[in-house]
Amino acid sequence: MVLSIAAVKNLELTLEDVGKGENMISAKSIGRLSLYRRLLISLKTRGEENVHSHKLASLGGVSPAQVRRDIMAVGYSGSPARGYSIDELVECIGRIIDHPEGQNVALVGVGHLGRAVLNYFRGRRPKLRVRAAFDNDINKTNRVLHGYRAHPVTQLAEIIKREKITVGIVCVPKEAAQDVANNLVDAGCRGILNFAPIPLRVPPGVYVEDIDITMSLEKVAYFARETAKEEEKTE
Amino acid sequence: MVLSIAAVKNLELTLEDVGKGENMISAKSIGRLSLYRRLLISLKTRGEENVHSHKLASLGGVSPAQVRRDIMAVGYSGSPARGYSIDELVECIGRIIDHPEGQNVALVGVGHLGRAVLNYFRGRRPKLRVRAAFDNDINKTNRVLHGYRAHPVTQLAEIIKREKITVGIVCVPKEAAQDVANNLVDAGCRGILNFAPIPLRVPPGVYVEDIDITMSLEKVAYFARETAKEEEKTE
DNA sequence: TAGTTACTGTGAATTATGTAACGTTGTGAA
DNA sequence: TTCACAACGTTACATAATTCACAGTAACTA
Repeated sequence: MVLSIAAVKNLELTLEDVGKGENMISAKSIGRLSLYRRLLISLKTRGEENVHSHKLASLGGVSPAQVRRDIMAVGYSGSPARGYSIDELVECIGRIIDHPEGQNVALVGVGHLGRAVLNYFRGRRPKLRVRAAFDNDINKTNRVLHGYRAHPVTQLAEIIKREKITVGIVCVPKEAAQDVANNLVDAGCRGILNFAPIPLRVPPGVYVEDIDITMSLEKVAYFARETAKEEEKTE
Repeated sequence: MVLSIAAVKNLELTLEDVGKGENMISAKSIGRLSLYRRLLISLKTRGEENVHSHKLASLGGVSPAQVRRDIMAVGYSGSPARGYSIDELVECIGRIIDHPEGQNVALVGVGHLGRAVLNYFRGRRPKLRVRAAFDNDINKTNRVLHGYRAHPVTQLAEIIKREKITVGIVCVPKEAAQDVANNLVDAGCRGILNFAPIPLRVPPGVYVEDIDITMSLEKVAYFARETAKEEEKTE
């Protein structure tokens, strides 16, 4: 009897865990954790050892309660007196958002945007290694750009498979974006960061994050006006 | 009697409208409306005249219900039989997210990223005019880049005021970002699109949209792994 | 003209997300 | 040693966002 109850309980737990995907952390939390880590590293270089939730919150532009909740999600606990140990927290966040052996990344489209992105990752983020860059412009390929050699896109599938690349960055014009995405997915990519201003169609199991600059600027323009209006009213 | 009821009704409406900021549309909706408009224009060039919510939804990667809701927010109504008139819908969306006289935009930091952003806006979006570009690198200033002349940042305040610029794009390294933001706000900008990987501190009434490439890539890497895990389980 | 169909518009239900509140805990001071 | 305090961890609550579901409607058919 007791055993059977225990069995049922176990089953329930298992179902919950598997069905809902472990204790899956939301995309928003993952984004904030990435932000916290950067802030923490920056604090560390300034000689800080510990940090409180409200300090991290103010640096990150979020509420202290949210910081505590996000940190709860990674399973780390601070001390009420000293707050969080920066080293330990960075370590814990890394254990969640980094792959232990690191992940390999490919970038397609070495125009201005592609080069800017390559610059962003020079040296930083040791767990995310840009292993290949591609372009279809003969003038840009087989040259070394920003420390990375650019290959012709015809070699994309081959190199992605050989280098075990699982993440792709799409910096090509919108006309070419869907084709590139298809090739990336076929070759084995499971995540795509898309800068092209069209939504990509990908099979289930592939995660796409869109960075839509036009959309963002229109949003800014809209709220630049709207919040200005609000201000006027309250004056 | 009848008059007084009417008066009360009017008062209520006014209170509701002013107090909650018109019928303020959420940032997410504004973003999607901007997306819809682009999709609609693209459909139009392919000769389409009308479109249904499910078509727009599938192109935009959202649900049909959400499309209808967003469109409801702009106050446009389609026909059950023909769907939405593309021309009319584009017109209505524009009436919400565009300023009638257009808005002027400044871009600070003419590195690879800045040039990529300038390219994005070559010719498009007639209501968002890039009127000035700035850089602190002597080699880049007083030259014409991508059709825009780059000024030294020392002239930022003066030009922003003269050109009545209300939106700024920050494409400078993170060390300089907060300074640039301060200058933009002081000179009159009410909205900032920030590519620097740190949160900007701005006074209330200024809207900031962050585009954090590092964060986005870490998110993609995380979910590339997690969704892959999920797939394995269900196999 | 009546019936059928497929879509819209929208209130209600549901789900995500963020905030507030509060008991708990470790530290330093008296 | 005990008290007061400040910040954490967690739960309960509130708000925002999304989906559901269905009434209403315009066209098309016969």
